[in-house]
Amino acid sequence: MFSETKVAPKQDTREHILHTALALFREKGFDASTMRDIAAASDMSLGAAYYYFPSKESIVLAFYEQVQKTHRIRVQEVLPACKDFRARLGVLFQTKLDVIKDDRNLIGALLRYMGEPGHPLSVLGRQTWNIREDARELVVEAIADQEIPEDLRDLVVGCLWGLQMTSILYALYDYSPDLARTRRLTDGVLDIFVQLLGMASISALQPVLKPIRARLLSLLRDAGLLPPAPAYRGLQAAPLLGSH
Amino acid sequence: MFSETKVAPKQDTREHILHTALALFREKGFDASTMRDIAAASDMSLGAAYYYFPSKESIVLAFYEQVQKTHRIRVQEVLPACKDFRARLGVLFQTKLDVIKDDRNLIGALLRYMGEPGHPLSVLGRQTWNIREDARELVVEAIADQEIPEDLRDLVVGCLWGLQMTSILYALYDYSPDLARTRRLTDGVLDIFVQLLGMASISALQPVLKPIRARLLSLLRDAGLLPPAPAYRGLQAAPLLGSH
DNA sequence: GTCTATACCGAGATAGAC
DNA sequence: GTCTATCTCGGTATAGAC
Repeated sequence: MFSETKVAPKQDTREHILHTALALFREKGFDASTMRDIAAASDMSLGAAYYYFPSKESIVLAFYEQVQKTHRIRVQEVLPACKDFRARLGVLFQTKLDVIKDDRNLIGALLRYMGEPGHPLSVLGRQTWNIREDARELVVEAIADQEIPEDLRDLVVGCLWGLQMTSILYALYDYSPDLARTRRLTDGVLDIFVQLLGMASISALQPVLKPIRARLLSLLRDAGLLPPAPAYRGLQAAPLLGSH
Repeated sequence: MFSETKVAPKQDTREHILHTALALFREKGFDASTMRDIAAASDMSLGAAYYYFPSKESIVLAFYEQVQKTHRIRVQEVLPACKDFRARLGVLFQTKLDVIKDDRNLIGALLRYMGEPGHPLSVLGRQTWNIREDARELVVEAIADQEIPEDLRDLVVGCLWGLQMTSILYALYDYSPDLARTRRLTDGVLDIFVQLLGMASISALQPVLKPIRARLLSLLRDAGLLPPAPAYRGLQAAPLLGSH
């Protein structure tokens, strides 16, 4: 670590501020750390900090991007050696918990604008679409090898994405050491999920299940919660959770 | 309405401020309405407003309580005349949307502290347990008459509660007139939910389904997401989403 | 383009007088 | 219970150094 070096290369200044700010947030909490604190700890003036980050929340957005990037890297390190479907899902979910476990107060701050669609920092808004999409894509990669009825794929991906969000939310309220409680819940839910997915593929049940799946699929697609059907891709407009 | 009466009885001062504040929030939005605005519109000083509400967010909490109370009253007006299970669920969900539809920016503000377990205004925290519990109880009442396998009841209640939260969250991002899009999605999801619930009760499937239900149930109970099993009620400690 | 220094504003929140 | 005065802090603005 050479964060304190006085000749920090200029293009790394942003990284430097981000790094310092995250350390500060971890140490004192998000609200307790002021922009002046952050600037001071970065050995810079307030104006300089604002030169790189237009607001305190935008630092959290940078953190969000970093979390997603880290998650992707870690998952891609481990997944290739892991062939079992259930195990791959486990990697996906548990690694995410590893990545966020020491910065849960920041995740909390990140959720602050979730209820405000127009806000640039809404985790469900247009401006964060890339990050969500990357997370979704990671799910796609994790289940790519698995045999899944084609009409179930998008549904499974969406479902897993939702479960992962829920797992993170649960983790925020979990004070057990190393998130043991969240990990237990996550493992159990994944076990059941895999089992149900297996049942959904039993051919004797198809006559009953297929129409239900079709209805659910078109319902969620119309709602903008799943990508449009392949035939329509690129045509359909205005998903609810906006793509760029 | 006599909000503007100059001799407002003192015990109603709080109500008066609340009423004025909600009108302001609706008119100008939550962030754009300052405590100074609220105080002025209530014909009081800033300090007086803070005497009744320790923070701006606490006004939103009062709003939250009011929403729940209103929802309960409206639902209880309509439910007795409504016998069909699916229709009862429809009333429960659609009425909620009616109640919140004009105050979605306030619901958004309410979600601000959802990611901060310790915060008194967290919608999932200890301090708001009463409101959540009332909402849960309303679900219990709505499905009380329906024949449901006993070991499925808590699961169904929890599931519906979660669906309702999701429906509200979806509504925040829905700009279609009168929340048409949210209502369509909600109706579709409820249709499928009822159908699946019917399937889960088919006796031929019980040998397979029963153990899965049992596992899911104990998993969610251990996680504190469902109330403890009847035998243990009053014993078990520390649910994740704290009861008072 | 990168950064310092500094003054200033708005708004949430508090203290203490009455 | 109510008011006025005041504090803090996020954010903006500006002027200028290099």
